[in-house]
Amino acid sequence: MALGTGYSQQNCNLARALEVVGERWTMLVLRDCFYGVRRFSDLLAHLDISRAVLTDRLGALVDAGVLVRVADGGHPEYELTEAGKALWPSIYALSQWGEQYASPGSYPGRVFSHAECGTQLDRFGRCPGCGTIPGPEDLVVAPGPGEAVHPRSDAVAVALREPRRMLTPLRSRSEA
Amino acid sequence: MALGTGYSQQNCNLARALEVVGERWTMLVLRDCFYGVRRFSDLLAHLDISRAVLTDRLGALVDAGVLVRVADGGHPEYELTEAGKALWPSIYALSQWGEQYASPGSYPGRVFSHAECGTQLDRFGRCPGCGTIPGPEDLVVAPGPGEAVHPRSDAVAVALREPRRMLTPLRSRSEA
DNA sequence: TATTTTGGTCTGGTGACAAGACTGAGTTGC
DNA sequence: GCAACTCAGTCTTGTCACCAGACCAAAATA
Repeated sequence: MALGTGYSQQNCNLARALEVVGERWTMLVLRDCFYGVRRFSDLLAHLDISRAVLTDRLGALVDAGVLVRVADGGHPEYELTEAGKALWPSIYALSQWGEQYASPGSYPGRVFSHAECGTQLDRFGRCPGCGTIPGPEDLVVAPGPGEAVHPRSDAVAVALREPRRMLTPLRSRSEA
Repeated sequence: MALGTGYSQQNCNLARALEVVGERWTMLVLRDCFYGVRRFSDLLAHLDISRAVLTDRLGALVDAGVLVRVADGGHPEYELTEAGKALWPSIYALSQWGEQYASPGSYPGRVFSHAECGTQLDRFGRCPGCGTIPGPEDLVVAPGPGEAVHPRSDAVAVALREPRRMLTPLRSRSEA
């Protein structure tokens, strides 16, 4: 997507956003980052993505300033930057659309709640309790009624079987 | 994107949404539909997209129930369905992110206002006046302060040089 | 120190995309 | 009513991205 012949000549914010996050897999990588995934191998196992493509996407996201690669000595970790966290509304909106218009049973696979008050978000990402639109750091993801038909066994899928505060690392550097 | 080897096995709403709208150009086609573009040739001229790809995208969107192809006798037109209109929050969110984090001058290229009260939307799509989140049919698009540096001369670009109620056809069937 | 895990790179085959020629139906001018 | 033109595609060819899987070096573990 990111090539010169792309839609960059379009003087359009949407086109520029898509240059960064519009490629295949990119959004799913970012979604996992919001869930707390930070390691190459965890993304690889959870997404069933090719190594080369994952390498490429992570590199592009780092170049774009959406992720930072942290590697002081040990294995590198990828963390969302402010710009990355600002993508949450886009991911949430797409996810909600997918649930409403592109899902078979249309039972939510995951639900998001405002951590402070425990209220479940509406489809616009608003907390009906507070009336605010909480950022991803204030949310809890939990499995919904339409949970996985074919449960996966990778580390990420397992961790997501119970409610989790978003953006908390799946494994912390210390225990890794 | 829509192939069997895609990410459909992911029991994930985001993945399913991306199966429909995640391909290159798809989002930009839809954005133009929100602006009132309905004709193949207008999309072609405004997006600088290959004919074959545009044909493919429109077909896929029709198959997915996001657009309908209306062609009683005359040239066909493509209109957003309810499912299509429901994609507006996703497009708006991406567009806002692009403006804030992926744009050079970061002056908004276009601004969106609530038609009823004329108030400009915030970055979450809320009307600060009413406190509501208006649907696309209640919005007006207007050129913003960071307008095109290299103005385009195709019909769509010209029409968008002045404020327009969203979803109103660029050219009506009668005058076409 | 030996073994395994992790985070990549490299290669070959396949599918998607860009650019442009071509075509047949719909529309317009006369 | 006919010719010219527009419109909405299809088809072809070359290039590029993606996938699967082999391979490899550094880090972690036993």
